Amino acid sequence: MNKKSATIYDISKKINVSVATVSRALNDHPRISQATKDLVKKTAKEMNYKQNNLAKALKSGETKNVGIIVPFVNTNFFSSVIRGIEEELSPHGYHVIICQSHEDVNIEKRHLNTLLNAQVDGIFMSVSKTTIDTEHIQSILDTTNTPIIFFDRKKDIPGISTIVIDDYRGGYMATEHLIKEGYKNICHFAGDLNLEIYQNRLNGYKQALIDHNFQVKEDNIIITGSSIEEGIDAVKKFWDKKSIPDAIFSSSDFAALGACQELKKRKIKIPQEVAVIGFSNEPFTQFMELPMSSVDQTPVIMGKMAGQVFIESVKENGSGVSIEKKVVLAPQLYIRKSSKRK
Amino acid sequence: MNKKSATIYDISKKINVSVATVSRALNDHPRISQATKDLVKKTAKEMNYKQNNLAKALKSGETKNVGIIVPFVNTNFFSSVIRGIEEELSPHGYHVIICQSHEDVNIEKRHLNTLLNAQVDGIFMSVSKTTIDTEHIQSILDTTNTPIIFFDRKKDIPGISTIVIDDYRGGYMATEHLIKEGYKNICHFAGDLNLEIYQNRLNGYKQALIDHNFQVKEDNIIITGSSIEEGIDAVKKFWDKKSIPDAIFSSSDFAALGACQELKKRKIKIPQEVAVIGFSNEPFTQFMELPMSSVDQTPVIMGKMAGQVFIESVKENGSGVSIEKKVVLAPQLYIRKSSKRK
DNA sequence: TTGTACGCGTTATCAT
DNA sequence: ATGATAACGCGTACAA
Repeated sequence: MNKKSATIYDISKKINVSVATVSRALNDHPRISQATKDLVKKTAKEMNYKQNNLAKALKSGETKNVGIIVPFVNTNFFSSVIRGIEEELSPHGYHVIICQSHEDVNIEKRHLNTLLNAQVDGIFMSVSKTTIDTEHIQSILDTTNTPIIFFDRKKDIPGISTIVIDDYRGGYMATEHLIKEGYKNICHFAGDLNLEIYQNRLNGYKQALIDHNFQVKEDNIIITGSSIEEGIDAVKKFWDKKSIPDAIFSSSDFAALGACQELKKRKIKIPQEVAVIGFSNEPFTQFMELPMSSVDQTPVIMGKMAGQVFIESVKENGSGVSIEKKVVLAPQLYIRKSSKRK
Repeated sequence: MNKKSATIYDISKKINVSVATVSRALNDHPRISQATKDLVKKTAKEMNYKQNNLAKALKSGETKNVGIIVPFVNTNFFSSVIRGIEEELSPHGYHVIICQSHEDVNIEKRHLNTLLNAQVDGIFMSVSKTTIDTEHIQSILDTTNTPIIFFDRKKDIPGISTIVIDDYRGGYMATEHLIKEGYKNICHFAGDLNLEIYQNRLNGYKQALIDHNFQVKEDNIIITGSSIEEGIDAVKKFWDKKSIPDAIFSSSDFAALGACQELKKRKIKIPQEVAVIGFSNEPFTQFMELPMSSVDQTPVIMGKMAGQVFIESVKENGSGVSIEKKVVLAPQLYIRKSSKRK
């Protein structure tokens, strides 16, 4: 049995028409008689013909593949965004290639290159924490026509469409909620400030304080990563310094979880003595010993929007210049027991 | 500015050598003088030449792409397996395409076809719950050379390598653990028995009972899905029928979670009155009000093993016939408070 | 309505 | 050591 699949040549020989006719019949070209179309399609099915997308791509320049670069795929946030992108693009015939940067800008660069070599039609990405310079991205814009779309973790580069949530607003909402619950001394676990998202959450936090006539105390802001351990450490630092807050707004659910664990260990009551609210609405937050408040980033919707923006940009590419789109989604505040004192 | 990248033709014209020479120089062919190699490589760099993988793939028949089909990507288990596969294959120059079947065999079929059209070098998959017939998979084996690798949710098809955990053993371990903790009337939330994994977990449960001189009571086995709601319903059914168990071994963490919620609502104490143990070791299990015991499937390792098996099968493809590999990983029992009475 | 012939960018097989 | 050219499979402009 020959496992090489049939080509249009094989079909053309079998029924004595030219390859051109076969090709056109298969693509429902208007100027082909219904009779030959039927015959071609029937024999194509019989011979188990499968179109070779490679050859087609080589000719057309479109691979119908897109790439996605994220730090890691097995997080709730990124895998959900990927789900959204896949579901939006799959009906349009696109395949989705995923790459992991491991938060390393050099790996990110390498993936960017290999994706371009693979001729993807577009690249979706959330930059790594170590991505400071953006020349490697800028140069792609300058030397190729491959559109790049940032989601969540963006950089300000003209010509690149972005899909983000309003992190500023998320930070503002969370903080304002704590204020309205009567908390007076709200601290903030800020994330890596190299990333805009964490800058924005911090700024939202600050502005909410200001708008409600609270002082912004720099001592109340601590930089943490997104791990349980760093949340534990942050609590230790605050409580050992005796600059004790009565509420924590963490830019990360995991750090917030660590905080809850350390507070419990110290017999500090949540939410009576200290409120905790996180960010991302990780699945575990609702199942915790004390369900934790959090800000949802609607990641699946973010992915779908990213997909839509890409599809639009591909369509309007008759005009030559593609228009830069900026989509900002609304964050959703989920209030649970960890921050309700009233 | 011309955004079309240079080809080997452009290079050959510029330095007056043939394309063949350029190609060979670029590929470090032994019979090309060092001088020309240097010249070619230098001008290639100058002209910002990028190899067109499409053309190469068309010629060689290898795309260096693999496909993965899973029900959904945004679950901890599947995204972790994907992570493992990506990390294993990326160093070998492969790109990973992800597809979601949404538990629908028809969508699964469609993806299988589009992946083949895209000429992927291999397909990793976990079959959907609605995959009963396997002709569509068998026919790929018969008509193509594209290797298929099952992980976790497999079907018995000769010639297909599989990577699974020992679900039987997982079920056995969980049940035996409950017995040793002194529970006497252990019920089981079985999953969709169309899938082998759930069959095996059930069988492991049964055998553990038998080996410890317990009766296997069919009334103690209930089929549930993998959702919180179905776990709640299952508890309702058991407790309303007055056939009250003192332990639950659930084949799903989410159903187990639902059970915990419903038991709490009914003021039934875990683990004193009823023990609960789940399956999958979802992240949330350790952060629950009462940390829940569970069986870990080591998904990242599963993905890495799947990647390795693929790489091996590609390498040994000089022999023509590829050998079917069956990898069985050991499940890991995580004992937490929800099942410790002693 | 259908056929001929070329090009997409590479690699490989002959030659030389 | 290098060059000319065929092939990979497809779509399409140009002919007929």
